[in-house]
Amino acid sequence: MLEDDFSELETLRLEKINRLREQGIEPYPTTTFITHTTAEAVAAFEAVEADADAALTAVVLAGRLRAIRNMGKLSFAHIEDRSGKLQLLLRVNELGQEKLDAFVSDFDLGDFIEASGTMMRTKRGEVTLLVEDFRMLAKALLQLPADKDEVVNGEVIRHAVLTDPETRYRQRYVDLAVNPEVREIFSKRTATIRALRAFLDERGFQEVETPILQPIYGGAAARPFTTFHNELNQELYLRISFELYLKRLIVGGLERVYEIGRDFRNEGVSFKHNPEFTQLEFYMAYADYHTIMEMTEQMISFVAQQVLGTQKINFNGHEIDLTPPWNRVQIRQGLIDHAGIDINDYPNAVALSEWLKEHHIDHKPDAPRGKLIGVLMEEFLEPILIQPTFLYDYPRDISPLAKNVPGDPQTVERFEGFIGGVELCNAFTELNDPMEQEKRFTEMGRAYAENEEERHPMDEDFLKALAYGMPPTGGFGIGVDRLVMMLTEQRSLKEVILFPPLRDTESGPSA
RNA sequence: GGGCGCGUAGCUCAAUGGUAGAGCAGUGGCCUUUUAAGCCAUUGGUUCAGGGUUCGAUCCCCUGCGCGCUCACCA
Repeated sequence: MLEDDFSELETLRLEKINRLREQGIEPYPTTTFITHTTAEAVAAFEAVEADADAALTAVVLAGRLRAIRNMGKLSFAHIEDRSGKLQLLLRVNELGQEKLDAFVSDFDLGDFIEASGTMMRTKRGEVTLLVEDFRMLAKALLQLPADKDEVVNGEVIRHAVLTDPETRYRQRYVDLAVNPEVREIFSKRTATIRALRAFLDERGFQEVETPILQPIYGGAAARPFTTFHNELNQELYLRISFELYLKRLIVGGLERVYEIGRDFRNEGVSFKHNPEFTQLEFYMAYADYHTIMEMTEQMISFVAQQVLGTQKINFNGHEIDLTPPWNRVQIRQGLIDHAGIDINDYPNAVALSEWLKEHHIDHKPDAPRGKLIGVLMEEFLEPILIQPTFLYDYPRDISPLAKNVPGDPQTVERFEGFIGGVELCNAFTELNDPMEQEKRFTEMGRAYAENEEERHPMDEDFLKALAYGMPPTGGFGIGVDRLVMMLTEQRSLKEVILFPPLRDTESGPSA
């Protein structure tokens, strides 16, 4: 029972509700009569303010009470709605003593109020609603964390905000209610996804939806979440990527498709990893990875312009310029330049591992060649991945779905985009040779044979689809949460996910 | 999963081996132009939980729970 946990304060507010009901006032009415948002009311007033003959601006507003200053025969208050804050002035002159007393005694911070009256400007110059009547819209039982704004030289100083991360994540509704900058982050998140869609729609891409529950997971190397469908009597997996389904659609002739949705990976959590995350993948027939690289830098700079109005961001302590063209670094050349090693001289894992050992670089000695190259990249290329950079031409053995670089059997046409040292996206020229694809699946199966969970399961139907013929295709995937994290200059994915995963507690999932 | 750190009032934070305090919000009062309103008074605590040491633990020790940072993992 909600009531069991009530403190003195909540009990007091419950009594106010009962008192309202006794007076025949419904504390949770159904209908409102709003005519303007607070911002619209201010704009409407300012438009006619200079004109002395203009009629008074009469409005009905609604919002949450965020500040109350009672001063005997009058009260000031601030209400907040989606468009901003507005001051209310309640005076005995307009309301009468009884009505004003009702406001003082029954209304608390956090309550939703409807107020009608005319717009005016106070002696201090603030546009204000002179209230002629008001009504309870919804009574708050629990008190929001106290937060006050002080304006000093035009700068808003926040006092006593809610900062405890656990409370902010578990009770995001409170976080959102009291921290406008948090609302701003999620507004930018929405704008980001809107801009991504606009960019792709403009270029003739078709947005699609593919299964989240899959009998075979694929398209990435991650451990899946497993579930069970009772009626089908079958184990199913939550998808770890969209890739294999979207490429089936390319086979089907859709030519340009994309999907924005949730992927699920049963792995660790960090500032840049979350077990469920939003992914955008697109596939474009008759494109290769160079085309996709150009599209990527165009897309991200377009999104930044739409969302932020600029191409410059500050992420991870770095000033970053997203303006195309981005740096392009071929992995082999990058390692020659920065590590002094030509990986083509080390055609197998054993040789590479020897080199790493000689240079005292920590690694798993039995890792496949591609992973050891990954170790080299982390060790030597990290510093050049601050400004937007494409690393390209990846080892084949860690890229089972990408097409070979012509004439180089160890390397595939794949790139990853990095910003601020964090991997943002992954793309390649898609492997469309069904026989070669089957071989790759088999190789992956062997490479990970000792680790059943990491095995790349064979998707026979996907091979069948390729066998019907898939045009040359470029494919692309981006972690949307990471993109939002960069654009909003946050340090953790949790700050851009409305309800980040937290351990369950006794009092329930989010309390 | 490993390491480090944190957990005190609704929020933000103090303090102490002798059972806890401030600001904000809350409650009562004064106040007709305030905006962190002001002034006076005042309520509010299982100091995360359990155990140990001690005459006495919120503080020291152990265990658990939760959160943060970090390492590993996540091609």
